[in-house]
Amino acid sequence: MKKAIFTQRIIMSEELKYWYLRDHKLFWTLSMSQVKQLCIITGFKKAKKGDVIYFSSSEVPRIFLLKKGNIKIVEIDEEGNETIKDIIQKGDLFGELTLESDKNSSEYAKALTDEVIICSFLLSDFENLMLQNPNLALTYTKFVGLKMKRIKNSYSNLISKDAKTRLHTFIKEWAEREGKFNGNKVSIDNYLTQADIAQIIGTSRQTATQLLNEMEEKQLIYYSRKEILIDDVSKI
Amino acid sequence: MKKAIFTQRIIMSEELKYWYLRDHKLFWTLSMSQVKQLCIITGFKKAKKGDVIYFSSSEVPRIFLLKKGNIKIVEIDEEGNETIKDIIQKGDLFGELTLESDKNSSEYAKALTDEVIICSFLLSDFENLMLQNPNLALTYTKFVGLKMKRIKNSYSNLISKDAKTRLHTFIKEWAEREGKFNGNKVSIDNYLTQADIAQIIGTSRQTATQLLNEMEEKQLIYYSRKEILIDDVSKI
DNA sequence: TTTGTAATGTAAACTACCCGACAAAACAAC
DNA sequence: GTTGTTTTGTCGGGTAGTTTACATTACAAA
Repeated sequence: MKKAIFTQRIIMSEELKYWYLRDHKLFWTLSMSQVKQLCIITGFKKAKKGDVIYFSSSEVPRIFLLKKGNIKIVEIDEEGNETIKDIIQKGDLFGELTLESDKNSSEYAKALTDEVIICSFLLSDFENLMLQNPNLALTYTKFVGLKMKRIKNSYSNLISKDAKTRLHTFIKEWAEREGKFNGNKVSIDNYLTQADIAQIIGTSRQTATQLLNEMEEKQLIYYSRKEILIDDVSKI
Repeated sequence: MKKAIFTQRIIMSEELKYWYLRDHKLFWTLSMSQVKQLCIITGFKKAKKGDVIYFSSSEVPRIFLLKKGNIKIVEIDEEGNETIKDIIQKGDLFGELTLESDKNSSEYAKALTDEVIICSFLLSDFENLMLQNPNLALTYTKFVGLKMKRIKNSYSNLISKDAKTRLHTFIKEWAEREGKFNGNKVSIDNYLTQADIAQIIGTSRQTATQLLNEMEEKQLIYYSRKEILIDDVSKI
C-alpha cells in the first residue's frame, strides 16, 4: 500500500520564486519588495503521484500554496483509518488557516496528480505582512470565508441526502469547478480513484463503484481512470 | 409548529452600545472613536426562545455578533425540510463571514435560549475599519480560521463515524466548549431538544433518543431538558 | 512479454439506521 | 386543577449501505 516517500526541494532563482507567488490573486495587492520579503524564506516542493508530503509539526508553522496539481489532506486515527479532510486544488491555500499551529494532529498530504508543486512561507512572515498590508488581510479573509461556505454546503449535503444524491452533487460540483465545458458536455480530468470518491462522499468503495456504473448505464457519464465525460450536466 | 415572529429593536444610548461592542475580544484593539464609528449604525435585537430572526437579504449586508444566548441557523429547502447549518454561541460572529453577501439563500436564525441579544453592524463599515486597523483584520482572520477548523472536524467526523460515535464526539465537544467543569464531572446547560441534537449529528430523532438513553443506562450521562450531567468526560 | 500491483467489478450476508405509528411524560397556559 | 402542545420513549418492518470475499481488468515496471 505505502509507497516510498519522496519529495524534492527545488533550487530556484529569486526572480522565479517571485513570479510564482505574484501569480496568485491573493498577492496582487502586494508590492515587489513585499512579495520578496515572503520569498526569502519560501520553500518549494515538488512531488509525484502517490507521494506523501508531511507538514512536520515540529517545524515552524507554515502556510502552503498549491501551485500545480491536486493533493488530498488525510488524517489517520489510532486504528489506521484514513479520513479525507480536504481536497486541495491548484491555487488553493492550505495548512494553518487558523493562523494558529495545532500540534497534536496526525495529518499529511498525498499527491493525487503526477506533477505537484507546493510553495510555502512562514506563518509569522505572513502575519507581519498582513499587519503592513490590511488589503491582504481582507482578501485573505474572503478566501477563507469562501472556502468555508463551500465546506458548509457539502456538509449539509452530506448529512441529509443518500449516497446516490451525494455522488451526483459531487460530480456536478467537480465538473463546475474543474471541468472543460463544451456546450452541455463536460470532461473532467480524473485524478481520483473510485475509492477516493467514495471517501469524499462518505460511502464504501463498493457502493461508489455500483453507483458510478449505474450512471454509466444510464448514459449520464462515461468513467475511466483518466477522465470523466459528462454527456449533459443538467441531467445530473 | 410555527410561532409568532417577534423581534424587538432596542433603543440604546451610544455609551451602552459602545460597551456591548467593546466587550468582545475582537474589538479590544480598537480605539474609542473607531468603535463608535461602527456603533452609529449598529442595531441591537432582542429575542425570546423559539423566536425566528430573519436577516432579510434585501437589506444591506451585515455582520452579526451574538452577545447573549444561543441560536441556530437553519436552512429550508423546497420541501420544507429544516437543516441545521450552525449553532451560534455567545460571543460568536455570524452572517456573511465571507465578506460577500449571498442573495439566494433561505436561511434564518431561531433562538434556542430565552434571552438572546444580537448586535449587528454594516459589512462595509467593518471592512473599512479593517483597512484602517490591520490588527483587527488579523484577529478577525483568526476567528474565521478557527471556526473553519471546527466545521472541518465535525465534517470528517460525520462522514466516517457511526451515529453512536458522532453523538459521543458531539457531547464531548459541547462539554468542552460550554460545560461547567468540576474535576471530571461536567454540567452542560441544555438548550437543545433531542430532535435538535439528532439534526446536528445527522441522524433521526428516534435513534438519537435511543442512544442518549443507552448512555444514561451506562451511567455515562444524566439527561434532562434543562441540563446534561456528565459523570466522567474522559469515559465518553 | 511477463509479472506484480493497484483499481475496478460483482455478489451474498448482515446490520445500522430510517420511518411510521403511537404512548407517555413534561411543561406551559388558562 | 384541566387542557393543549411539545418533547421524549418504544416498537417493528423495511432497506440502503457495509462488510467480506473473490474475480477481473488496467497499467507500469522489469
